[in-house]
Amino acid sequence: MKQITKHIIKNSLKRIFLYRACLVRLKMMGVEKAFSYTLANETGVTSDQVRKDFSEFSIKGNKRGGYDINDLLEKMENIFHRNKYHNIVLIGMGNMGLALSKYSKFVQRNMNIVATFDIDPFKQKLRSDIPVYSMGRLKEIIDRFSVKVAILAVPEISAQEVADELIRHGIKGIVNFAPALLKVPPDVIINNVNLCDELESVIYYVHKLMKV
Amino acid sequence: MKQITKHIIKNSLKRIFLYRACLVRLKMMGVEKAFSYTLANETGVTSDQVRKDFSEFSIKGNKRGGYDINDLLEKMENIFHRNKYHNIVLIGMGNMGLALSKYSKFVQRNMNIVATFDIDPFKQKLRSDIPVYSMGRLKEIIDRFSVKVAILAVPEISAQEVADELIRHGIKGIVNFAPALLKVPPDVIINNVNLCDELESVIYYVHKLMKV
DNA sequence: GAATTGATGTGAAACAAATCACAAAACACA
DNA sequence: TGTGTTTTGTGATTTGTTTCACATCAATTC
Repeated sequence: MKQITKHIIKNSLKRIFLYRACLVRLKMMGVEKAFSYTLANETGVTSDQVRKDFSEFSIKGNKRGGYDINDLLEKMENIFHRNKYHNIVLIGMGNMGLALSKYSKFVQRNMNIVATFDIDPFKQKLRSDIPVYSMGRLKEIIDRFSVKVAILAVPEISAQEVADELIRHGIKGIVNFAPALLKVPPDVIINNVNLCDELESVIYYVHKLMKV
Repeated sequence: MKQITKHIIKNSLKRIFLYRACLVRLKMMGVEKAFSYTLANETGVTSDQVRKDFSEFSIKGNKRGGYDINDLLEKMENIFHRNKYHNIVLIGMGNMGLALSKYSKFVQRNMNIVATFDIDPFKQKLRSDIPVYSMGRLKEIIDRFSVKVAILAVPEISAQEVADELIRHGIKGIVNFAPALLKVPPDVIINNVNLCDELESVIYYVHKLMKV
């Protein structure tokens, strides 16, 4: 039933996001067409890989003509549901939560943090442009804004408890910043972001590279 | 020479970090021995995988006796250089940089942000317990504290420029929070953390799961 | 102290991901 | 219209990762 589901995000999906960012840049520069090797050069992969990745997501270009950037971006917006707004809740207004609540890139990509939550009543007024509610109002807000995805930035100790509550109220995906492995039903997507591990990984590879 | 090097952190390394976190928890609970399936259950993988991962990093246990937790943690500390202190610099004291500078888990793991930097002179006093310097003092600090790893939390537009400067002063590893692909020499480790992509990935998988 | 049990460690097998190689399509131009 | 060129899209191959299967060892029991 409840289990540790490490829904590892596929590398091909991450690469697709890179391609898109690159296409957006090219478009801003007035470019209209891109080839697989254009994207490959810009993102540090091979052109084969670009095409294979597109193939995986059924994205098609024009033989010889490459890819029409506008067309491609539109297809991607559909595939990644970017044409709709996505309402997000953020739980935990500590340092990290506060920073995330102010992170403007989310809004630029149609992902709106509609409300934040914290158990500390002091933080409930003070900290942000986005309303900060007590946990008691979680269900009400999730229902009102049809929220399906949450950002979890609470301390490790309460992460599981809060995740359970979120899932009980209908949340189906969580980006988890707490260094805890959440036990969740198999139909809930978890994406763990562990900042210590990210930093420590770099330290490890730096040492390794310096030794050789 | 300079190129986009996406040093993707290996999944096996990430799992090793999970095992270690799990071992630390077990130790705190007074447990002294662990088996491959203990770690497997706690981290949501198979016991085969635990053993294979250990094998990759030449970590050995005792046949039949499983793993002595103290012994195992000590071995890991050596492998991951946790017995030493690691001095880190953080560039960019915006929302995210500020939050990272206050993130106490880094210190708990012997990773010390010795100084932070920002171009904005206003931020140079105000924001943190850790000193905030102007970019001009970067080289001095890097040299004084033998810093090899940096956290980059500057806006996308200046990410490449700052990265170049860091590398010029001897930085060998960067955790990059800017949504930009950095072009660096092949002996520099880059770990990109893209918060938008992390969130968007979850949205994608949630939609996919709800459709099926 | 031999037999049994329970765990590790690692080659072999199965699976997944990336690269290669080339047929098919579209355009250019004679 | 036909020939040459360029680029896509995708089977085939290679490479990498995970799972399987079992030999090996250490502890326990008879």
